[in-house]
Amino acid sequence: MRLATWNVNSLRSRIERVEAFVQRHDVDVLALQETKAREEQLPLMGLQSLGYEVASVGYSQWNGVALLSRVGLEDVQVGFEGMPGYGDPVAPEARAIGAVCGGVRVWSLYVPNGRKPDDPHYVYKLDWLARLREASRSWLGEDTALVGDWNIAPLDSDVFDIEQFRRSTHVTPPERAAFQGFLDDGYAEVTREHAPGYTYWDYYRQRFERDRGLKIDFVLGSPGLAARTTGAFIDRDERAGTGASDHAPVVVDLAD
DNA sequence: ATGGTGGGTTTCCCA
Repeated sequence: MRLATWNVNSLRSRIERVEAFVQRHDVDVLALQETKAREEQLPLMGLQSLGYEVASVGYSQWNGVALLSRVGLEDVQVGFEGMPGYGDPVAPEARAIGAVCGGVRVWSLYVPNGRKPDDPHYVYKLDWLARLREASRSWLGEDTALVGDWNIAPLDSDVFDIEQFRRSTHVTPPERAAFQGFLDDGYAEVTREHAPGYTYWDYYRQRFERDRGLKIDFVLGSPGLAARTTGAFIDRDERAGTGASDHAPVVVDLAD
């Protein structure tokens, strides 16, 4: 089974790229983040005609998540136990959607950005991660994949210039501790060893052309899922050219 | 410290 995760930065503006991507790489399950659309806005007939079932949730113009699967899409859940997934009742947010696809429970996650370390959204980010961690402990016994845009760079080498991030989110000790917590519980990040390099590059200052990016998109697998991982890669080609998302897709192969 | 680009319900907000 081939599983991929991609922060598409608007599914409507990227639909042709998404359709080409799943065909080019023969993807079975694709987790999308920052779909930036409500379900009824999405033009997904093309994907459905390619054999994919679709589940999506989105409310605002800056988030939303989706799952595409051609190996079954069962027991769809929005949010996770203990955390509805709608963080702010004033500005509803959709940051987690999960389903059982081909026997694997896949969660497409869009971890809050946090904005600034002294911003309330930063506190919300840590709280959200703590609630996800609490819920995710009960999924360790199944083949579970927590995939998406974690908005955390676990290592200094995951940032093109760590000095520039001294006072920024994504690299603070509490965020890194939150990420490490999942590993302490028994999850394993399964892409890094196969797929070095960044997954996100800012649009401006030619960051991609100069390879000045961040590694913030990850696939965390339960022990059962991690044991099935045979390889992974980052599709940097998808970040190139006009009309690209600012994130590249991350692809993982799992043994049957 | 600032600004750069690209998405969205676009003359502002978000990443």
